[in-house]
Amino acid sequence: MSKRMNRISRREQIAEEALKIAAKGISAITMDKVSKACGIVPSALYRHYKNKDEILEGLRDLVRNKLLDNAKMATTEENTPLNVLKNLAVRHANLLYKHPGIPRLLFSEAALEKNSIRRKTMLTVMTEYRAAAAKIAIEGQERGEIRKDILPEDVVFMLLGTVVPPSFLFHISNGEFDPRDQVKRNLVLFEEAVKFRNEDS
Amino acid sequence: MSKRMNRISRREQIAEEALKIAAKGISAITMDKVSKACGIVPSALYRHYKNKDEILEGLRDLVRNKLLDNAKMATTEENTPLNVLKNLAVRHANLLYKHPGIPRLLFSEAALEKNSIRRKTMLTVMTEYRAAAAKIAIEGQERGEIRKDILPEDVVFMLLGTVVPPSFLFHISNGEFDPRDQVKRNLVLFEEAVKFRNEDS
DNA sequence: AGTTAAAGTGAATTCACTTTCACATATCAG
DNA sequence: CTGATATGTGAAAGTGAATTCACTTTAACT
Repeated sequence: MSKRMNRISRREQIAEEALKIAAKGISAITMDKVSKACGIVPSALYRHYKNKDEILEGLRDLVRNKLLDNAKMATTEENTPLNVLKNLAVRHANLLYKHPGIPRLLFSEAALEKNSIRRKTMLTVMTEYRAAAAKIAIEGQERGEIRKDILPEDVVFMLLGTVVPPSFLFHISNGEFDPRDQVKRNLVLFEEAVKFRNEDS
Repeated sequence: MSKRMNRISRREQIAEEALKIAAKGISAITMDKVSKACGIVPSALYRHYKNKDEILEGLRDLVRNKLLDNAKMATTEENTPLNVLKNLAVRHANLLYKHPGIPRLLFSEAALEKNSIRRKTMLTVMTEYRAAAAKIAIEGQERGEIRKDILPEDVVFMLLGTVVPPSFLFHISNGEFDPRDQVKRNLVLFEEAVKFRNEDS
């Protein structure tokens, strides 16, 4: 173990370890636990972040990047808008499955309440995400793949509706309920509901 | 102010105040704040609950009762299964809107992680809730009101899908986004998706 | 009026964290 | 090699919150 970690920067490592710990609740993220996970001593964290608040900000940035990376992967991987949307949902579910800390962070008081700056940033992330998905929905409508008599935002909400409740159950069941199958089944209904049919205007 | 509160018991009052405070995050629930909200001193809380953990249990019971009351109201208020389900969703959204502390509690580490007993109770509440809704869905299928080619559980997940994402956005927007209209619009799509049509088997 | 139990008070204690600081060591540049 | 900079260490101080306890007040009942 070299003291200069360069595979990924220690700064990044700290955020990653914090995300892992977040699976057990945001309040489980203590300087002690994070430092131990990184193999250093608590006070050493202050060489990389000004204070705990900034670590939580790093965590939030990490999550945002994971969400955005996900969206990019989905768009490059599929060719039709409807498939992109479905792929996005599946990826989203997998992400939440892999990182149970994410919903904890989203709902966490610690990350949201203290100052409104951070709360707004979080909201911005979600808003951007929804806007990006809406854009894909619009494209689907233009291509005649998706019904034109629904608002694109409603399509997005319905898409989220396929992912969020199973993921939610996954969380409160503490991993016993596997959300991924349910999401796939929900997506069948989603596709059926938003796909363009001749009867529609 | 009489010292013997008898409108509702002090015990109940404590849980209610805790629920209000939970809107600002579960970790905002401190003995100090709860006691002040009740007009008493922190140590006085120990006359009614053994410790803070038990207050959180009281909070959980309060939420469970509110959820179950809700379900009962929905069933008595409507006559057809599909309408019961839609009513349930609307009520659910209103409940989450009125008590922002509820989702906080559901996702909270404090209430979930410490001992598995409480976590399991929470899960039980949700499971019962889903089972009750599934029963209604089955009845709808038997009456020919709801498609028979979908699993009742999938109908329930879709119903939850109409409620949860808008409520989620309501939370992270800290009240700026009003979820109730969106839920109603989602329910239109929900009805369309699960309603029995002649084409179905 | 007096006894009793329930409910409330304020101070003291404890505990788990966060944060600071003086000192040590590793890595890199010239 | 040498100094400079980044990183790590351990102890100590500071902080907020839960909990305990001895004491007081209130309400209820006889």
